[in-house]
Amino acid sequence: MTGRINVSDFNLALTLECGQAFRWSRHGGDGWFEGVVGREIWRLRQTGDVLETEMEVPALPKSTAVATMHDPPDGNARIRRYLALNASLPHITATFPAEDKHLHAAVQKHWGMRVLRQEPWECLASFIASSTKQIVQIRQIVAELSRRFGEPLAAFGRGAVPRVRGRAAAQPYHVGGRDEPRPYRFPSVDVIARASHTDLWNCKLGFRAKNLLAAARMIDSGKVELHGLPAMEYERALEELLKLPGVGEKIANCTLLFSCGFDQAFPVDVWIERALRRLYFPHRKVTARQLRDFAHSHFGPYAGWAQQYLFFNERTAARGGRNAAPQN
DNA sequence: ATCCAGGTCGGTC
DNA sequence: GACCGACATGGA
Repeated sequence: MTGRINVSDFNLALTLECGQAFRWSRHGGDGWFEGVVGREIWRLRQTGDVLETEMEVPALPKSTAVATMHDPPDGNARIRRYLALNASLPHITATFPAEDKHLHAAVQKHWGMRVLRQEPWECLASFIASSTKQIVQIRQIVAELSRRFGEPLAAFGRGAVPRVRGRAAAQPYHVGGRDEPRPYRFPSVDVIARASHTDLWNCKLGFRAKNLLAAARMIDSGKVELHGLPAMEYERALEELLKLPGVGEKIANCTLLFSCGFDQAFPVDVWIERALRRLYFPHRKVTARQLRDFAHSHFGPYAGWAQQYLFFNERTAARGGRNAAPQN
């Protein structure tokens, strides 16, 4: 399934590589990105204001009649929703405080970056795995979890030569090797809930393994209901996520922002804390709590978007490179 | 080698 | 409340 989407005020590479999702990679070298969303493999390429799309959608077995309840929206609609293309970036940035030149500089510098709408469980699990890990390691953990526990996606069957746009791929995957990387679905809640602590540990989770396992069990047993979160009030949804072991305010807010549509959620990690202290409280002593209160009152209803611009800005600045993309 | 990473938790004072 | 160390692992 292929398609084209007209886009504006959008930068695909920035959006996929600014640190909010961990399963996208450049594919080939001709501008294509490939990722797994749900049980589908998506390939995306932006040329100016046109977004080219390719989706590999596995056919559902006839026996599973679950999907007949309602037809899923068409492919491009799912992509638009995932990439938040229906939101107006000029409208969003216009809600930022006009006098905040630090923020507006970051917005201008990284114009087109959008906050994704990911699947809640994958997002939550990824950020449970993220604590005191570099982004490159989070990607490794998520890949390993998917490889060990996730359903293999059929498009690149065992032994099949993967193809890139109709021709044989040079080496996007290590075909033939025993550990041939190929797309796997991110493992579902019940699979993780039934996994052994040791098997999770072996995915390089370290001390995070017990948290992921316990969180999956709580969700699987219905003690926490992820699908209900988007319909809740923000404070209530936050409270719900904080019930999960290993989930504090930072991880909870990442989940609410990146997967539940709470544009005001403002995750405070070491990078954003550095940025806030440097830009808004130079040479002043402020607690982490004060920083959080400031963020929620200062940035407005799209504070989470502001956070993502400041976060990425801080990371790229730290690399000392003008356009240097973060490598970790 | 040493420091630090998209943190959280349970102890202290 | 604020502060602190433990918790594992590996990249830079």
